[in-house]
Amino acid sequence: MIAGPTGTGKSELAVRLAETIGGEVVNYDSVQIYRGFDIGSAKPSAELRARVPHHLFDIVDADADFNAASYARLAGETCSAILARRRAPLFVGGTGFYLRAFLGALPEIPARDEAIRARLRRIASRPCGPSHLHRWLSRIDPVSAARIAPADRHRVERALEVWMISGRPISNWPSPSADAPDARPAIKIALSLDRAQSVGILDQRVEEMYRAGLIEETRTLLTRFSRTSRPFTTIGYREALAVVEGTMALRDAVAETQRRTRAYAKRQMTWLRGERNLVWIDASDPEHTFSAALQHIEQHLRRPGEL
RNA sequence: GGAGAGAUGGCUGAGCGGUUAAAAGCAGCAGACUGUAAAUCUGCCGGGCCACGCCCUACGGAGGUUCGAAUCCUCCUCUCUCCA
Repeated sequence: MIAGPTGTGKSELAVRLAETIGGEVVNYDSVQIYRGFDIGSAKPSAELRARVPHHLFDIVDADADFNAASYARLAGETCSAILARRRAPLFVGGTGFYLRAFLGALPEIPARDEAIRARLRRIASRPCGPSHLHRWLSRIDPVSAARIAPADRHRVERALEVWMISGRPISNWPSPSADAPDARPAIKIALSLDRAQSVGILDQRVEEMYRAGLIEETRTLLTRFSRTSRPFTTIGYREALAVVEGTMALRDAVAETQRRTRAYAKRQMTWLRGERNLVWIDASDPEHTFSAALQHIEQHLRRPGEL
C-alpha cells in the first residue's frame, strides 16, 4: 500500500514498483473511482495506466450510491483476484478511510438508508434543525452526542440513522478498535515532502488542471449528472461548478482550489500520523524514493512472517 | 494647487469613550474521523510567566483632553479617490 498526501508522486511510484515486482495497481481514491472526473481528480494518465493493470478507477457514475463499505467489498474482490493470479496488489490513493475500511474491515453495522437520511435532512434544514438533531441524539445516545459536535451534521445524521434502523445506539455497536491489528496484512509505505515544497507543487498542479480544461470537463459532466451529485462537492469540481454557473470568477476558483488542496494535504498528514506500521520515505527525489520503497518491500517479502 | 477618504494584530477587515489582547474571514499550527471521507467537524492562534491567575507590548508617529482612548482634539508622516 502506498500512501502520502496528494501530489507526492504516488501513482508513478506505484507503476514502477508494479512493473518491477509483478504487481497490479488498485485505486483507493474516493474521487478517481468516478467515471469522467479525470482532470480534477488528478487521475493517472492513459500512458501510465497502459504500463500495468489498474483497478477500481472509473467504476461508478457520479449519481450512483457509493461509500466506504462498497469500496471495501470491491477492494476485497479485486485483491483476491490479483492474488489468485499470483501477482502483487499495490494499493494507491489518498482516501485513508477507504483503505482502513478495506484493511481493517468495517464492523457489522446497519447500512446507510436513503429514506431515513432524507427524513433527517429535512429536519436538519429547518431553523435550529441541527441543534435539535443533536439534542435528540444526546437523549438516545449520550456517549455519541458527547463525541460528535452539533455542527458535524454527517456524523449526527449517521448516529441517528443507525439508532432508527436498529434501535441500538451506534456507540453500542462494535467499534474498530485502534489497537487491534489489521484484518489484512500489508506493507505500508507513505511518501512525504516538506511543506514548502509540497505547497509549490500543489499550487502548480491546480493551475495546470484549469489550463488542461477542468472547467470544460465539469461543463460536460453537468450535462449528464445533477449538480448535487457527490463528486461535484470535491476539491476543484466545486469551484469549477461555480465558474460554470457564473457565481465565481476563474481567478478566485483557482485560488480557492489551491487553498482547499493545501488544507486537504494537511488533513491527509494528520490521518497518516495515526496509521500504524507506516514507513515514511522522502519523495523529493523519485529515483531515491523508488529504490528505498523497493528495498523496503523486498525486505518484507523475504520475511513474510513479519507481515 | 484644491476637495474628500483612510492608516487596526502575517493578510483582508469590524469596532468608533469603559464590558477590547481588540468581531469576522483567510493564512498558520494541532486534532477528530465506525456506510457522504477531496466530505464533515473541533481546538489553538501578540509575547512572557512559579499560567484555573498575573505581567509586558499593541490599533501610522508625537502630543493633548479624560478617572479611562483604537475610539475625542492638535500637529506631523504616509496612502487612496476625485477636481485642476
